[in-house]
Amino acid sequence: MPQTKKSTLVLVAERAGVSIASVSRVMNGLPASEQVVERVRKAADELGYAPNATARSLKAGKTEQIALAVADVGNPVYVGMMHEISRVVTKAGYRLVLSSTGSDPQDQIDLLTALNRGFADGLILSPLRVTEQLGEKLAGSRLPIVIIGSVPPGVELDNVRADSATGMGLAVQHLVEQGRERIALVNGPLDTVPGAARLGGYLRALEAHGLPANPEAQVAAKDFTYRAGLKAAARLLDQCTPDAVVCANDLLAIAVQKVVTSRGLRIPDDIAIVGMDDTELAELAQPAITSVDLGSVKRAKTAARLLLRRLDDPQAPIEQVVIEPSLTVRASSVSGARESGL
Amino acid sequence: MPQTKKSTLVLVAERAGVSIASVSRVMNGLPASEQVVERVRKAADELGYAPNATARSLKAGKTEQIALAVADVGNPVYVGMMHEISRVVTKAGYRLVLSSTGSDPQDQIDLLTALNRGFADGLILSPLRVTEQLGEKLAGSRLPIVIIGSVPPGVELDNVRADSATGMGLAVQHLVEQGRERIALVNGPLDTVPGAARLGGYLRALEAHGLPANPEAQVAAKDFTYRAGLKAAARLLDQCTPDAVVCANDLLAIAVQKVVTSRGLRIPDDIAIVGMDDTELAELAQPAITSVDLGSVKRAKTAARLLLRRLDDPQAPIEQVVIEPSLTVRASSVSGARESGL
DNA sequence: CTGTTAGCGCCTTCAA
DNA sequence: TTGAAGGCGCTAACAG
Repeated sequence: MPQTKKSTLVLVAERAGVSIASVSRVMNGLPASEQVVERVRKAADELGYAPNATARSLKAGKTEQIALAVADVGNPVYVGMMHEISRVVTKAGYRLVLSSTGSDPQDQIDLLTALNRGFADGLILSPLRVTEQLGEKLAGSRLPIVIIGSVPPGVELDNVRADSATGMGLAVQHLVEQGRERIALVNGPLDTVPGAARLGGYLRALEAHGLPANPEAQVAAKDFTYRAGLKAAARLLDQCTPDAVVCANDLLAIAVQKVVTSRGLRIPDDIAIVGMDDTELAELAQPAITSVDLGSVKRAKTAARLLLRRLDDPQAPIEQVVIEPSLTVRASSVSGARESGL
Repeated sequence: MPQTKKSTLVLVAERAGVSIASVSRVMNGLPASEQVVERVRKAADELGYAPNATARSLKAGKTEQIALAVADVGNPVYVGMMHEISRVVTKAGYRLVLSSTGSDPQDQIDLLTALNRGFADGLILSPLRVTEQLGEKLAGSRLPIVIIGSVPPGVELDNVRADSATGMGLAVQHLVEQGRERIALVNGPLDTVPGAARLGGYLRALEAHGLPANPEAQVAAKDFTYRAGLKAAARLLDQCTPDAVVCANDLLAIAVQKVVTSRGLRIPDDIAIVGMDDTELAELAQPAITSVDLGSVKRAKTAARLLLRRLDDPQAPIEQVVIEPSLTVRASSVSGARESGL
């Protein structure tokens, strides 16, 4: 077994009786004579030598690390995105540093200052709320940043976002086609970017289909979690009697489903439900939930690629990508679908 | 707005008209005269100076990073653990590096070699399968490692593990108390540590309660995922007629629930279901699923603390912690519970 | 092909 | 209090 103490170029060089430069060359596969290669290999092996990553980073001016910060861990959609980003950047030889930011915007500011210390070569950021101060900090960053979601006005950064307003449109249209007329909305907080977008899309879609927008049919959960969804759903059902509910994400949809069922109403016969994000949760649910696929995995992959590209070529033109939504229909919104195997 | 170019100690020193040592001192809050502090502050501000993390690491001999590697991302239980670990290590001033390892043991070997390059100060590892080669590598690591799960025989490392055999016992006992007699098992792969432990616990528990161990009532899914669970559940119900099913985790439990329901059987009346891990999924399910809490969050927190402690004091005695399981009873296993609000 | 050397950016004795 | 200088471990340019 290799030595368990730490070892450096110098130690290996001494043991092999060559210069440190030779060791470096051998370790990096640069040309060297048979003899030297042999002896260095042996010495390195015996010492269990592994080149120090930090020293290399300092020399090279890059860390081979990419930072990822999402506001809402715990939401399954982010887990999937994280997974995908991890896959892509790892394949490109980068490590992924998870920077936990809560919903507090200050966390993100701190993160950006830390980033400027160069602990990573770039950042993928998915902010829930966008403040002016955040915008400034983003603009002033020296390192490449890719935003998942909307960029603050005036900030020129690569970004990928979902078109959740159009997604809402798909959901509403589908429900209208199913003959629903009193379509309610269970949204997340309105002061978040996604929350605002979903509300806008919902109102626009109702209007497009000539349906009235009943304020009592619109509730906003305190956040995008299951628990908050339970309360919001209860409130909704207390104040109106919809025949369909669209939800800002799948967690909220499951919460609505639970409350609806517990009140003795049937899904989809009495109330149809549509979620958003099309996570595994929608499929697991009983009955399975129709959901708007906002292309989370695709967004994640695109974001990772945009960042890799910019790291490769800092001068590349800014790209702003919008991923189109699509609808995955399941049993929760189609009468008779359960029997037909959906 | 601060300059957007990169800046170093030297640049700040020049601009402030002092030596780099003085700048360093001011940045680190060491004693300096009013004047110097003032001028350095100003210069640093104007340049948007932030001390380079890599250089600091090289000098200090530590990265302030902790690596985390779990085999089975996508399983909600790991998401929760990751979240908790992130919380604890962040509070202690460390960044979390996510090292994706698939189920391939070679990935973990590679990870350990990378770790010896010192990209992080320590590692938290949760392996699904434990090979001999992994054991050797673990033993030969120069950096502190905490294992979540069982350590290979002969390897002396800090570790935290769940007692899933006892957990199985709780599940079986609960079902027996509910009057169930034909208790089936939907397990994960038997060549994984958790899979083997769960099977052992199951068999032991049956015996303890004087129940026969019917081989046809035991199936092993190909992995611990929902999809694999669907197949396993179908197989199980094809070959026997249990009145209860214990599952190796909540994903499998939900799969079983789905298949059971789709075959027109009622939960819990015809078949009771118990899951494991007690994730949010168990609560979301319809009906909610009774689940064995294996203390995942507690394990995560403990693992993080053990690693922090060892980083703080490398000489500390090895600690091996076992977290006791407990049972969270929900509607899926108690007849009449749905009406009483469980 | 090989060795010597100059940094990468920072912290930290050691003198002044 | 302040500055000069060495070195953390490595790579790359330059001699030999």
